[in-house]
Amino acid sequence: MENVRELFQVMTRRFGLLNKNCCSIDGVDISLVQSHILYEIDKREYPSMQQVAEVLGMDITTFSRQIQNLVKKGLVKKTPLPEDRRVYTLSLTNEGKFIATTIDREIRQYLEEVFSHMTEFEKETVIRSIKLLNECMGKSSVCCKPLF
Amino acid sequence: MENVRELFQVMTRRFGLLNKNCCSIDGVDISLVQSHILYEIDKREYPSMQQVAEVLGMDITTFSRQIQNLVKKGLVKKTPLPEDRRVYTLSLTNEGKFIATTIDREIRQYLEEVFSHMTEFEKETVIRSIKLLNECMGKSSVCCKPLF
DNA sequence: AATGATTATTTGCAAATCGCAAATAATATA
DNA sequence: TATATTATTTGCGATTTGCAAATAATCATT
Repeated sequence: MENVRELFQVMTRRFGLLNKNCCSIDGVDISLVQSHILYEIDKREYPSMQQVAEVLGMDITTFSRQIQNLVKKGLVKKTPLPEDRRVYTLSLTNEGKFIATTIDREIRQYLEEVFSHMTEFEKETVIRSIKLLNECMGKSSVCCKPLF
Repeated sequence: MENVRELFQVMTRRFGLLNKNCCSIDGVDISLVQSHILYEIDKREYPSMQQVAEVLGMDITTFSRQIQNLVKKGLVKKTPLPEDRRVYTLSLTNEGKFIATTIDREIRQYLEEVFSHMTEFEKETVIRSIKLLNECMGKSSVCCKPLF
């Protein structure tokens, strides 16, 4: 049987490097964590600080400061929630959306290229496998549950 | 069709969190990068600094300092290579091996638990899928090749 | 063998990141 | 109204990062 952990380690490290390399867009440089933050904000509808920080497994204080940086860069907007003014709601500015979209396109292109080395059947099998894996990871009681 | 990038993002983030949570063993705390370094040294036969740094996509100077920390902690040994004394050869001490092994066991246990939510057939399909994916990522010309 | 070019690793340094503890500000509860 | 709880921010010190430059060993050329 395969060394499963090794397979995971290589795969996730490769994907991590890809993300890292995709962080320089049009003269705007953002860090890897900032890229993840933009991604999560883009994906959700006006999430709160806590929500995003938790999904990313980041300490809320570190997250708070990263958001401050992204606001300074003009990529993220913070809006107080009217019905509970303790919470701030996050959204992307147009520039932030542009950056997030560009990163997304690059990563998808890479994945397409990777899949181009497979048959259509293999590709579908792989994608279904990852989906199943995510579902089962979500069911696991051991670790890292919040994420989705 | 599924949002493939999203699937990858969730999966790799979960696995990343798992690694992060596995870094405290028996009173010895190591950081996530340090855990990756131990893993790679353990996997190889007396690799050089450069080799490991490159595989991990780390700046060599950052890597050098991390190795110094691990040596101070008594987890890693640096030996100059007799035939070329510029290069240092890395290996784990007994304590380092113990830490690496313990981390490995924990991660494997988690993965086993995840797979326990699948049929044997699904499990094998998923593992074969990840293997295929790694092979195709290795073939890709776009990004992140060195890794393996 | 002497010189300069190349290679592996380390240090100086300044910036970025991190996370705990404490502060602030708003809401919920009694 | 007083108190507890919750979301976010700030103080602070420790750690991590990566570029440029230093060091140290080997290689290439003469």
